[in-house]
Amino acid sequence: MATEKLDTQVRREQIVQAALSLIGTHGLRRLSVASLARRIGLVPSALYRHFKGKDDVIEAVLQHIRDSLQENVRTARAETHDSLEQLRRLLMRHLAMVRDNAALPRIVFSEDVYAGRPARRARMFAGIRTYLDDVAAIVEQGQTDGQIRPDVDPQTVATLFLGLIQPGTILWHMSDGVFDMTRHAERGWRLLSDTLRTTTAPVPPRPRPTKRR
Amino acid sequence: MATEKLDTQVRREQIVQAALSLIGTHGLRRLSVASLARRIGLVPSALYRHFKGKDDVIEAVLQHIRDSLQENVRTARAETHDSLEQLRRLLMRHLAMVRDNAALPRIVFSEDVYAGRPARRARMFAGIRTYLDDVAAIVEQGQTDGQIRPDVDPQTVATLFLGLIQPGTILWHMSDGVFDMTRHAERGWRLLSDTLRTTTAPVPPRPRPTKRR
DNA sequence: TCAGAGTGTGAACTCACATTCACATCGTCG
DNA sequence: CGACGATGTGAATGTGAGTTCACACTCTGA
Repeated sequence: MATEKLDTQVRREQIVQAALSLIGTHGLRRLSVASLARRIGLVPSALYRHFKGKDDVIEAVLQHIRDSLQENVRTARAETHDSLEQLRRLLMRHLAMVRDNAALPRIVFSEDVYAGRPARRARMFAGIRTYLDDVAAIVEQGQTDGQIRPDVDPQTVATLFLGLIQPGTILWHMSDGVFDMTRHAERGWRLLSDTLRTTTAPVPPRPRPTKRR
Repeated sequence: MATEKLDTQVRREQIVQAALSLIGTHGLRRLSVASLARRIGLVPSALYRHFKGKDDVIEAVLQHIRDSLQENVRTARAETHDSLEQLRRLLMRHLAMVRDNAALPRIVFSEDVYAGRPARRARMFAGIRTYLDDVAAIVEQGQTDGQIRPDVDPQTVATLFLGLIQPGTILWHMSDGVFDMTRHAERGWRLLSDTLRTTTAPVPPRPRPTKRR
């Protein structure tokens, strides 16, 4: 079988993508070296030309995820200077990312990935901390600008921000896509942003969320 | 090895508890029939006297979790008639449950548990929906009583309620217990309950959260 | 007392997988 | 052209784990 020979860099990317896709559809447990290799038209042993082993693949996947998170923050911050708008866009980006790749939360919160690998867990935790710190920084900026109430703890808001996303994505997963996580996030965001916004200051007459089901 | 013979009902409970404990410490992947049996002083094959197989054990564990969730709601609702107080107590109960048994979120959100078992996933999803519906019912009650703003969607609040819990527990896990999920939940709850409370009506002068880190 | 049901044991079986290794192919550089 | 490094192949190996089965022990009820 004369499979085309490709550069290791290309193969590594292919493999990471394949891993994400496979985990998204079948879960981590059924991610095998064989299925991975088959997906990109190789034989299992060929995979070892590009990765030390299955573990190494997972490591690369985790790195890819951390990079994506950072990338999202960068993009959202670049798009606008309005703090609340930055948060809203980050929220939507995050949702889109999860929607496009169902594997992400499954991997990050899998526990199997970290079992017996404290360093790996610590690295991922650090990645999430960084993400939360970035969100908190946006909140602080908003407080400096007078757009966000000064009496809320930015770190708390950052974790709540994650709370807008997580339950939604999980329900989305568990319902096989029936639960509308975007709608939930939008409603939650309206509530949260109304709470955060300074009632006195520079913002236009705030639109109150109306109840609709 | 003359191991004491115990009734199957007793053994089943022992096994479910052992599974929860083992998953809590080592993750799902390393939950083996062997480790399970060893934990309760049996030989692997003995387990098959009480369960059809490993899968059957997991099924029982999931049922146990669903029962616990319902139990929490019942207790919280019985303790007080104040809606917001019911929610706060439910929140604290939920946190305590997770703290006492780190396995719970790992199982519920594991994905491996559900891979290739849509019925099982659907059952768990239904359990969570019920929980959310219960929370929403408390919110509606609060709206009827005039304690909670009428313009918020109870279902949205219910999902946000979950959002108070989940990111915290995950950070708690990933940080090896360093992250203080209770403190986060308390702060988040202050923010959320302030938002929900009717500003006009029957509630005493509301305490505003102060910023401290 | 005896039979049978319930529970526990140890060995064997099977299977899925990750991993290794000797060999093949191909491109490139001296 | 010839050697070498990089990539791909197929077979073989080893291991962990779930499950099955024949047998042993114990208690209970007829």
